[in-house]
Amino acid sequence: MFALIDCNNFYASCERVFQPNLIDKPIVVLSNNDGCVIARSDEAKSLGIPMGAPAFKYKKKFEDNKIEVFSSNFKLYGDMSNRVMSIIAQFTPNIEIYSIDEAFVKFEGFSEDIIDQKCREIIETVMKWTGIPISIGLAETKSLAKVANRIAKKYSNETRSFYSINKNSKHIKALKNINIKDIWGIGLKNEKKLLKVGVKSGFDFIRLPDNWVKRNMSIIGLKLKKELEGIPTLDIVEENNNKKSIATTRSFEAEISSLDDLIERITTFAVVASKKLRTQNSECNMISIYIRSNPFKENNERYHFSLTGALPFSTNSSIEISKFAIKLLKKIYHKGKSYKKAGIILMGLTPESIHQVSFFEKDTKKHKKLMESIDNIDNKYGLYKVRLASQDQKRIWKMNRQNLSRNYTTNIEEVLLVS
DNA sequence: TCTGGGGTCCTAGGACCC
DNA sequence: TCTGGGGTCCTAGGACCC
Repeated sequence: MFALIDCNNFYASCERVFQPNLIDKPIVVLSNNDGCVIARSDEAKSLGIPMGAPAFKYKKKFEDNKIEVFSSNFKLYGDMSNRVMSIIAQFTPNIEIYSIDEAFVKFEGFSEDIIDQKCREIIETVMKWTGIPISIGLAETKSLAKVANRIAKKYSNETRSFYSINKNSKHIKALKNINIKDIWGIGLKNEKKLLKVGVKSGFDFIRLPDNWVKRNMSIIGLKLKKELEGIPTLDIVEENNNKKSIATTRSFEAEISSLDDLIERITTFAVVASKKLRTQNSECNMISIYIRSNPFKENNERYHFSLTGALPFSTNSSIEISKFAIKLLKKIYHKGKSYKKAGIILMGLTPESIHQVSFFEKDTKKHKKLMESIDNIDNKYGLYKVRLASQDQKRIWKMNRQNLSRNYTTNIEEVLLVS
């Protein structure tokens, strides 16, 4: 059996742990830059605050309803996540951490009663040790466990936020009651495609012929169909800390149209991304960059220019990476247009330890030493004290975070005082 | 004035190879 | 008159997830 363990309203719950006076009160957590809503407590949901709501449009509603607003505090959420995951891992080693607030667990060789009991114990222990409420869905496949989790959440109360799809009748009922768009792996495009052929529920979906699904939704769609039928096609994915791509992307405070300004931003993004690369001891051999217009401006021409290029050799030097990124940028830059967001994505990541030497490679040993020194200075005196000349010397970027909570669990200066 | 950011996987088509 | 068949690798773009 597979279990999907999911923290309820995770970011909002993290804030609540340290401000228990907010229990039963509406809470929202905003994205970076206080842009839009990315987490809501149940109370905020029932006041009609949608996911992704732009904060500036809902300001009045927040005030009128006394909704507590938080800027995102990812340091806190990341630390709380680690705590929750390590508790779950004490119950079973067969765990896949799927996202910051979700984990799949596979139970093998246990009777159903034992599994049920373990799930309940996990819920209790996580609550007791961290204060985070979680829900568990249990079923024979990962996709069905996702469905079961939705049901658990929908009908949860203090003692019961657990649901098991363990009988054929429950299986059919669950699929009949779930909208096609709420199924894991069905996004906007697939929903439209499916509605066109009259598929509204999960049950309608599994009655489609396999070859139609394969043709229209690729192998991913077909695997999903099998999963929903109860035939496992997805297994627990072993933990791999090394990423396959590393991105640094940001919206600008105001639109930018000059090439020089874009060069400054892309250089800064490249420096930040290269540092992430060095932190995981990798190098990259491909770089992709993009610049795009503001999609929210009405009647605005929409454009998104991007370009990917292979580096002549693998590197994690901020200097090489930013130089190459600027080369790409110059090729996609269109004069006279304005841009609201840009990003750099490093790809083709390989371990630093097995560096493949290239015939055309320049001597990068100097860079290696230089980067080491820069990283050491950063560690000692704070981030980005030493910069490339093409970066803005005054700032990395501004982030608006008006309602940031404390780092209760990661900074000794900010722990709660109890009197 | 104001609308995150960071990932994964798959496919089609082009450019090669023998 | 008449021009095969089977591959690989790379890139751009699409779709999805949290």
